[in-house]
Amino acid sequence: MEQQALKSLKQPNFIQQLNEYQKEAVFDGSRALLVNAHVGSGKTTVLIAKVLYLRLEKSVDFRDMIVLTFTNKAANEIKERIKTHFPSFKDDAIPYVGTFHSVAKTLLSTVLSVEDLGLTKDFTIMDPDEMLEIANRLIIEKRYRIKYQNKLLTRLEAYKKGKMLYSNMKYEDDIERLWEDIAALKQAQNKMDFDDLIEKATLLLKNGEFRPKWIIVDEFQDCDEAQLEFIKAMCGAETKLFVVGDPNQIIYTWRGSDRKIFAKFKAYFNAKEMTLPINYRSTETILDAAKAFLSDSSKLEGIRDQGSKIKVKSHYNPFHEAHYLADEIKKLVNNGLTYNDIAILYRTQRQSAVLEDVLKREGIPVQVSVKKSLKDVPVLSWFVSVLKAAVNEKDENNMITALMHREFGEDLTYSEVKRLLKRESGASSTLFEKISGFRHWAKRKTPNDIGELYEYFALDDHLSPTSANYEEHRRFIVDFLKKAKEYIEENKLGLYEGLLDFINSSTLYGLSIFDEMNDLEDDSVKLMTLHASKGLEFKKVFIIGANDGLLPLRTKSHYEYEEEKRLFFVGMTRAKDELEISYYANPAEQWVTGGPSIFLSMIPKHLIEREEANKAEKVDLKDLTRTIVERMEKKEVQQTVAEDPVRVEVEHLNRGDEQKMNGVQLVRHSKYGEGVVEKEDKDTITVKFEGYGSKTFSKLFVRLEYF
DNA sequence: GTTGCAGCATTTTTT
DNA sequence: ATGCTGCAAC
Repeated sequence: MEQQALKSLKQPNFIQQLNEYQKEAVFDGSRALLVNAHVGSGKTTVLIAKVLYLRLEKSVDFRDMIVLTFTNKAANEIKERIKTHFPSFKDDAIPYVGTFHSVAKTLLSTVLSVEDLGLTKDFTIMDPDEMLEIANRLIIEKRYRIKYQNKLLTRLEAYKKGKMLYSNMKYEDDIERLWEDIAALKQAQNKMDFDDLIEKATLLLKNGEFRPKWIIVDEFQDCDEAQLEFIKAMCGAETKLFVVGDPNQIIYTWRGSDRKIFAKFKAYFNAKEMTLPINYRSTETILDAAKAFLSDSSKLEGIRDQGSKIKVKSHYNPFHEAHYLADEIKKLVNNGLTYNDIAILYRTQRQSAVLEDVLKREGIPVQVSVKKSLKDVPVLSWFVSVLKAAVNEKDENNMITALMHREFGEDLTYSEVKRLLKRESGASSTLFEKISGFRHWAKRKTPNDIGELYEYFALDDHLSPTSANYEEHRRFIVDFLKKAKEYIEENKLGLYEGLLDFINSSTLYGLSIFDEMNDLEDDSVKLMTLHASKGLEFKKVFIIGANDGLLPLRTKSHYEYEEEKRLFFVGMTRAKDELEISYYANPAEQWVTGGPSIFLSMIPKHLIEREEANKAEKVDLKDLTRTIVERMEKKEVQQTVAEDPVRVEVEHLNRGDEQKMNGVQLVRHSKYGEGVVEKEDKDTITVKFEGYGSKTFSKLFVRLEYF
């Protein structure tokens, strides 16, 4: 007993704070361990503890440890935690901690012989946008006939995976030839796409020498076949594996993650399986409700108090809901929560627009998580093309893009650039010369000279100092170069190698680099899709739009429906203290059913508290409208009139003001025809139609022609 | 070339 | 419901 106490005293901090299950996982030395980490059971904590334990207690060198994640965010979190224990570390000390793709990239550009594949170590990475650009150029050049061209990228991806999209097509198109051309072009231009990184690394690893002592994988449930092969290829006889994941949170099968990955892993490596059962995050009520969505919930245990009941609410439509949420958030913040404690989760991206608009106008700071990349800033998109072409002499595609660019490039035609590339006499371009000569120039420079790039490319000529956005554009480029410099220093590289590596990383990290360049609101309500919420937690969570056809989305198969359930499970379990779920009585989309989703009926009744507004379900539309209008009018007192979105909308609609002065306003409705306005207020308009009687519409959604 | 019809989706997205 | 697309018929 005493000895044990003594022993635990000697344990470092990161071990002491673990529970018994977690410790067992960390201390386990099996050849392969599969940790079945239930939701909120401290998965990342255990993974980081394992890494630190191996390094500090078992003296495993970081060069012998591969730590794989799926997102940059997770990778950075782990890197940061390691660095707090080793403050002198730069990124080059932990080269194999990263996403599957970035680790594969690192291996390919260092220890693996890409030369065997006919590429060189300074290959560049091609993102899907570039692939699409190349595909479109090929289609024009080779006069390919491609059906469903606006689904081209999806089709190419499907084709690559051997699954033919639209396989019911009567006549085949040129998709196969197009794909072969793209592959040839990648080879010729010394490029790899995201999938190539994993596949080619796998191929070379199999025959190579590189065998780490440990492979550690986070979020293993998101693993696809190719990534499992990558892991297998790295394994030597001495290699040990530690993977953590939760099969209840598989929400990416549509993107290729494999439902059977746990079983495959167990079978192949003869792995030992362990469970982390204790959820620290959510109240008992929330957990009990969430359990209704699991096929096997027997091992999931909570340790928290009962907590408050789950609120279920009905709203007339998303607009009214947004106003309700604004009120509710204000109340929550008055009662001591911060904006950061609150998240609103939804099924589809498009649901964010109304919320963002209304909440912002109500003065609530929000952060909408939408995928933004460098491509969304035209000047950076162009500049990245310039740099890509500059660091990769074979990169004709980005050379074309850079030179042809209307605003920032030289506005050349395709054939003009082609002539330049063939070095035909008569063709000349300053930017072409600068890009072509970059390698030579950069070899003589150091990372400190990175600012000189601006002068080297004569960027002022391209950004035109007289243009209105000159300052903004310049700022973007200067910031981008600053980021590049930081990256190069962090990785202790020379200017050319560093820039190449930075460009490749920014292709893989696009988003996070962009995020860092934008000042994000510190304290804000988070708006995101259910998918994006995975791994996060909030004190109060609103899940909105729980209507059949939206949540769950209309599914085609049993598997898809099961995934919708898991997605809902993920959403519910983001909540620590309070969960509120709402649905629409009048959803805008035709294929969405009004009224509560089947998911709401799956939650045990005693865990639910239905709000008053729910009564409106059975009340007729006019009554419902009236209650909403009353509520809105009450609120109007607090609002600044000029900023009221409804007011703006009304002003926009009231083009027939003059007639209204005379007391009669005629309108035309697409379905009911001509009618007379009987009553009109802030939100609604009542019109009497010939043959249909009076109809009341929400002004936001009805289209009326005034005359 | 134009037109009409049948069949289909309508969504999630890291790297 | 609506819009897109391929495809056949004209």
